[in-house]
Amino acid sequence: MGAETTRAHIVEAADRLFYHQGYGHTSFAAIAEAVHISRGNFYYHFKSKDDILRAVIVARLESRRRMLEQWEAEESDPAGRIRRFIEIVVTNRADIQSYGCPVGTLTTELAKLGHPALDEAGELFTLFRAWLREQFTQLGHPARADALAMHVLAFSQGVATLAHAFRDEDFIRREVRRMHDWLSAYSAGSEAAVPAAHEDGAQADA
Amino acid sequence: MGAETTRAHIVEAADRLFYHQGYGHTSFAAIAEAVHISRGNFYYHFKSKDDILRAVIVARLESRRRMLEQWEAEESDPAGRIRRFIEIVVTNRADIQSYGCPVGTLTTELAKLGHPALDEAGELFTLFRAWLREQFTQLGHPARADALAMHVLAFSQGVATLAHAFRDEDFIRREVRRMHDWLSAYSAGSEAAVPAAHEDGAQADA
DNA sequence: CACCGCGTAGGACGGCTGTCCTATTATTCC
DNA sequence: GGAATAATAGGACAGCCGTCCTACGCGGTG
Repeated sequence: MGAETTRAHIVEAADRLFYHQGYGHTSFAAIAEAVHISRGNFYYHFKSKDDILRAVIVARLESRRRMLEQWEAEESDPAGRIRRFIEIVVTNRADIQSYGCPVGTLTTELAKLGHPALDEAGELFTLFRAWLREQFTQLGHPARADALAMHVLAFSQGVATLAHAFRDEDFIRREVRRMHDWLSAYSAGSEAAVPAAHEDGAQADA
Repeated sequence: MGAETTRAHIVEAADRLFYHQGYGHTSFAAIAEAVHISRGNFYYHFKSKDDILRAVIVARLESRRRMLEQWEAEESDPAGRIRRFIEIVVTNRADIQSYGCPVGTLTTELAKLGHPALDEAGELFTLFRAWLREQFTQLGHPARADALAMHVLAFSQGVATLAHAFRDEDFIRREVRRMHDWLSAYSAGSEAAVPAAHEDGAQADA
C-alpha cells in the first residue's frame, strides 16, 4: 500500500476518534488498531502525536472549505447560504447529539490542555466566522456583518452543546426554526426591514 | 487538622483544577500539590478519582442552588431573576474567557470519556433548566416555559464557548444586550405582548 | 505514663502512554 | 535476479498514572 494512502487512513481514523473520544483520551494504540497497523509504524508517517493532530485539523479545514464552496455553488443568494449553515445542526443532529460539535469540543479541549495546536484549531472557527461575515455583507449589512456572524456561531455552539447534553432532537428543530425566523428579518432585502430594538426575539417556539 | 476540613480543601482544589485543566488531564499529584498533602493520603478521604469527581459535582450543585436561592431572595419578579441568569456570562466573563462554562465543558468532557458520572454532571444543567422553566411559568408562559428555558441555556452555552475561543468581551456584552431585548418581549406582563412570528430576532446589535 | 485511633506520609505496584530503535517484509529499478 | 529503497512490524524504554500498603506522628483518654 502506498504511504499516502496509509497516511490518509491514519488521519481519517484519528479524526473520527478525536471527535468521538477527545484528543487526550485517544491513544496511539487505539488509532493503530482502527487502521490495522502496528504502533511503531506510526512514526514513519508522523513524528509525534501533535503531528497527527495538526494533520487532522488541516483535513477538517479543507473539508469545511470544500463544504462552504459547494454551498456557494448551489445557493445563489447569501441568505440561502446562511440558512445552510443554520441547518448544519439538523443535518448532523445524530453526531451532534452523540459527540457535540467537532469544532467547539476540540477547541475547548485543546484550550484546557494548553496544547500548542490550539491556534490552528481556532482557525476552524475563524473560517466560519469570516465566511458568515462575507454572507451578511453581501446581504447588505456590512457594518453589522461580524456581529451577526458571531451570533450565528453562538447559536450553533449553544444548540450543539445542549443537544449533546440532553439528546433532544425537538430542541434542535425548535431553535433552528427560531433562527430562520430571526434571519428572515435581515434577508428581506433592505436595511429598513430590520425591526427596531424591543420588537425582536419572540415567536411561536413552543 | 480535621478530616472534614482537609476533605473540603481537596474538593475545592479539585473543583478549580477540573475547571481549569479538565478532569482527565488533572492528576492526583496535581491536586495533592495544590492542597499540600501527600498522594497516598488521598485514599483516606476518597476511595477513587471518580469519588472526588462526584464530590465536586455535589459541591457545584449546592453552590448553584445557593446562588439561585439568593436570586429569589433579592429579585422579586421572575423577569429580574432571568436577567440575573443572562448576566452570568458578563459577571463571570474573566473565567469564561479563560476556561469556558464550568457546566458545559465538564459535561462535554465526561460524555467523551464515557464516564459513569455523566448523569450526575447533567443534573447541573437540569437544575438550571428547571429553575428557568419555573421563572418563565411565573412570568405567564407556562406552555412555552421549558422551550424558553432551553433557549436561555443555549444562549449562555453559545456565548461561553465562543467567548472562550475568541476571548472577546465585547461579543459577550453584545449578546447579553440582545438577550435582554429578547426577554423584554416576554416580560411585558401579558401574553399578548409577545410579537408574532417573523417579527422577531433583530435589534441594534452592532 | 501507656495506649489507642485519627490523620498523614511516602514509597511500591502494575498498567498504560508516547517515543524510539531495530529487524523484517514488500516494492521498485537496473 | 539482485540490489536499493519503501513500508511495516514489534519490542524496549522511561515516565506518568491511579491505586494500594505500611509505617509514622500526634492528640486525647484511661
